[in-house]
Amino acid sequence: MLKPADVAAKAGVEETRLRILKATRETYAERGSRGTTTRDVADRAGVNEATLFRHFGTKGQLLSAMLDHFSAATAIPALLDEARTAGSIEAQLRHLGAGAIEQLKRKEDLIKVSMAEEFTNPEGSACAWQAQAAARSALTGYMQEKVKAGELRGNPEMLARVFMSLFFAYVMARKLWSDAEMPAERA
Amino acid sequence: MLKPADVAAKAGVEETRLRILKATRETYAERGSRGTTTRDVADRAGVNEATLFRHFGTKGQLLSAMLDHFSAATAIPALLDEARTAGSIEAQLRHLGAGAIEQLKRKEDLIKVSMAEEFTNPEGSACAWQAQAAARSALTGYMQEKVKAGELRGNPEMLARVFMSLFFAYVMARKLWSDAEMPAERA
DNA sequence: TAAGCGTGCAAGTACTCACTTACATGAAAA
DNA sequence: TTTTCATGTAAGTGAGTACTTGCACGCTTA
Repeated sequence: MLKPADVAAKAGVEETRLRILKATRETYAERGSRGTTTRDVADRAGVNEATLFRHFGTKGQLLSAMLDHFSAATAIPALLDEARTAGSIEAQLRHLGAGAIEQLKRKEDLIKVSMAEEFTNPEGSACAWQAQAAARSALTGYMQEKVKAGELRGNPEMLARVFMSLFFAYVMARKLWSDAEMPAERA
Repeated sequence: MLKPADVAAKAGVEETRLRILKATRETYAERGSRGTTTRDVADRAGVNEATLFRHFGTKGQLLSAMLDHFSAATAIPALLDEARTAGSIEAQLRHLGAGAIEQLKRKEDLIKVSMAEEFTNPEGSACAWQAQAAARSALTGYMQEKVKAGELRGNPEMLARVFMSLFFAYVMARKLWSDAEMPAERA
């Protein structure tokens, strides 16, 4: 009564779990953590509120689980390797930019809200930034190479920051000011 | 019993009103709109909760009044005039940057939270962005001059956006990544 | 002195929300 | 069949919160 049972059952179990996580993400993206009610999430997931608590214990744990689940590691390092083979430094940066935007878009909703939460309640949102930090350190390494090779100049750390800020601002700005620039300047 | 009475009384009245607005700003900056409780604000203002409602009616109106009160018009146009007399184009931009940071810092708390609120509940925070929009249109005008004069090149609107994004990101980043760059690059 | 007014104080109302409990159902495993 | 287990249902608890009410105090002004 141990393994085979669980395996078969787990298919359904895992599916409801995922439905709940997805519903949590959507609600959270729309309303933030304080605005997210367990009732809303449960309804949206087509699941009873009790079930939600059976799975995740508390609202806080639910949010953590959700952030954990959807903030899987970025593919920035891979993207960097890819870029390194892309020819001229300008082409490399352009490729990098396009890839970064691609990735940011996929997590746009979470990133925005996590940022918002950062200010109003710096509790659990920290984990959402680990990926970001990892990406920056990888990017700093890349910049360092380029500076050493004489292809760029300046402080590598600073270059990485400015570069990320630009694309970050780009994604943010799209919602804020309905912006529409393509990253073709400053390389 | 109309005018002289009010004038004298209003001194005290206006002062409690300001205390409440200030307390609202502080609480709002720390906790966001959903996290701000009228009880907290009242306590922080050293005022009874009932008094708060007598003054502002509802929590929503309190927040609006607060945003209104503290989002007074930016001094960007004046700053632009000042900059125009500042010599070289680089010196002008530098002056502009310093001034902009000065102003952003003064409203940093409100800007951050308003931005956060923008995503989770786009209700009243709109007014906080009017100042921002006005600043950008003034800046676009300035850029247009410079492009016509051949001192800069590119799309003026885009230049204005990028310029603002840079400083905006700078202020945001300070809190997010405890950044510390001075705007000395890219002019 | 008397009136008006801004405020404090204390209790209360109505509602929302996180979280619980006890029980029923239905499907798969033993 | 019998057991197990994930889930549904329904009701409820306790805390927090927006907002109200009624009364008393004290200050300013007439």
